[in-house]
Amino acid sequence: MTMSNTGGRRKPPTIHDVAREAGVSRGTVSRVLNGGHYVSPAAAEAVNTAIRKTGYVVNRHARSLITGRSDSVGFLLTEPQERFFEDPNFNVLLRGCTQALAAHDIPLLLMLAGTDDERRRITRYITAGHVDGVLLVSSHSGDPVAEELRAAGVPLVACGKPIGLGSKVSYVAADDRDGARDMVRHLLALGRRRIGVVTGPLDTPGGVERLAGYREVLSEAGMEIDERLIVSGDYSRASGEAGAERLLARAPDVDAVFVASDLMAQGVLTALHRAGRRVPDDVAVGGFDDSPAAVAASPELTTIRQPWDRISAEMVRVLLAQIGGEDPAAVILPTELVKREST
Amino acid sequence: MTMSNTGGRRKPPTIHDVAREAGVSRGTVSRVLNGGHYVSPAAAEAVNTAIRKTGYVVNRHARSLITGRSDSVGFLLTEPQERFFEDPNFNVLLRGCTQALAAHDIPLLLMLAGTDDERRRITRYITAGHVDGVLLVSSHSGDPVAEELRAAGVPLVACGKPIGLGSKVSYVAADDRDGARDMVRHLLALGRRRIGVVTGPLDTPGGVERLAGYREVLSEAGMEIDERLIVSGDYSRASGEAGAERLLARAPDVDAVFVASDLMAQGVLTALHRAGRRVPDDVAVGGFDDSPAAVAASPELTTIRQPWDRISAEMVRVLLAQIGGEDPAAVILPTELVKREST
DNA sequence: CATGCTTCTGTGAGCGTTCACAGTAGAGAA
DNA sequence: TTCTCTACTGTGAACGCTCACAGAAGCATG
Repeated sequence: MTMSNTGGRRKPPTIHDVAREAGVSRGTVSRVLNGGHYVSPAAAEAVNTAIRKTGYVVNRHARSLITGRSDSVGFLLTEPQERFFEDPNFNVLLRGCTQALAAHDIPLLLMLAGTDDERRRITRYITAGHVDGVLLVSSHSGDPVAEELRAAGVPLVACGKPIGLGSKVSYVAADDRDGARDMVRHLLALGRRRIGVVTGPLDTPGGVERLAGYREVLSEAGMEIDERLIVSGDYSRASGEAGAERLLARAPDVDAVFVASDLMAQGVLTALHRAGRRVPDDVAVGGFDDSPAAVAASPELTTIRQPWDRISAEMVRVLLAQIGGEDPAAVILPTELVKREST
Repeated sequence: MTMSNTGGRRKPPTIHDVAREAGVSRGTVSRVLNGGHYVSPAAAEAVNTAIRKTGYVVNRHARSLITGRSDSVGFLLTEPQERFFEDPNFNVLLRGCTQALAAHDIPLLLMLAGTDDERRRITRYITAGHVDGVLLVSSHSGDPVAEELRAAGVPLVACGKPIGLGSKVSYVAADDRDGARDMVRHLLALGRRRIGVVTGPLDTPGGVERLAGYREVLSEAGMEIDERLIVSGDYSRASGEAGAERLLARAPDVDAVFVASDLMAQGVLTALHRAGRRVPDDVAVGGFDDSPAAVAASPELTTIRQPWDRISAEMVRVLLAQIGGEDPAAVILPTELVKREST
């Protein structure tokens, strides 16, 4: 009966088959496929029914060969991969980008640049024009891949403000500084006056900005900044724990801690618990990221949510615009304070 | 100075440029590119230096146009996406597949079939031959996308035993039954005799197999199976909690619980704690998956680790073999018992 | 009636590669 | 020498599409 369903794949219909079926020329079919300008309604109709009837799908390879576009974009992760792949926000980002691109019928190629070998291969792949643009996840300062892509003129949109790439590269980021400001203001509003901070790594824009927000709000409140209340971490849980211990040793009267990531905040909670401080009664704790760690913690963490769904949508929007010839752009999106038990 | 670095992308060199540079014909360059058979060492050498000198990278579109292959594969997720995207094992799988493919210079296209619209688009994209094969993640029984792809003769490898797809589709899975057997044997070895089980959904192979392993071991030990000790869940944390409560009500003398997922096991721990049972003193608890939930739990969960890194590698291996013309194959990989505090 | 303009349509060329085929050169055998 | 065989090389055609161009048809304007 249905021989078509058994065994190998059949040769798909070409634009030629559609043209014959519709009684028009290749050119007309092509025009219908690409926007339908300069096509009579009758011809367009005939072509569309022929497309449905034959089950025609454009051969992207043939199209790309002549247009020079690939109609696909790469999602490049040059971050040490373990860290980001375990971050649920990364999942949201990846999923969001894939879906936003799918709406434009653009496939997403996942590229992981872990080893130097992979880095080389991917760079060559991209610069050879096999993708039209790249969505970049990399907080690596002075990332050689990113630099090379930028130099080659590949449309590029980074997630988060990239370091050392000049102003020529687009990026989409959450407003770290403003998020930090919100949190510190929140702690002040609760009546806390000895507010400590466990920063992120200060060689990343995120780390710097979040600390800057902390300083700004305290200054604006007319408070003098006590450098003993500032300790730095590296976003890891362990560094949060160590940071809190240093903080307690240096300033035992601390009554609130703004922690630059939820994971570190978990460590801070552990250290505070061990030191016999009650949260939030003795010390209020604010995190950053609104990761699952925030709700898994006890008490559940008050934190700053980054709009990851909007970030992915904006990254795709900016990238497509740039592929379309527009200039690089920076987009900063607002964060949101999520109040829970820890403050 | 370096005009090449400013502005747009330059036109990349073609096989023609390489041929001219090397003083040979297109055909010879092509032969070097594809295995180098029937090429004199001198010519091969000349071509290779010309490739390096010109920075030539093959134009995959042109190649695909004539070979009919795309030299790319799709990673298709038809699962309700939230669930899998939050599963860290999914990350390991996705990363593993990407890297295994990268070793063969094959890009991975991420495809998420959430809505019906996406489903249609993706099906058409794949059956049109835009990917050579598909890595499928779907526990959805009777998945229409998978069925359509199978019918169209698209090489397909599923992660986990697929339901209702006949025997014609390859899959790679962990040995659920054997994993369950290991865990129950472990509980028996600890001297437990009233071993309950919270199963996974029994319309999935995983759920069925894990329960089967439980039954087998108890039967082999000459014990009679008490159906009151068997309650079913749906892998969610909440269902674990509810399951444990039912178990305690029906068989208060239970001294161990084998739970078919770590997430459910967390729920079980919560319920046991609330009921005043100590773990593992009063009741030993064994999970399944070795997800981060296992170490996040207190006490840390004894669990069954699925070899996700090997699963991804095998999926890619089987898919490439199938693309190469081999018959579909099923691969079952062994699991590993990870002992922690809960038993 | 010619002229121009707009809207529409068909045609040939070409994108960069692989593949089949025809050919060349050199070695060894008759 | 001549033939055959092997190892290698070059060439034209094709893959399926888009693009530029030429031309046709319709309509208003001079």
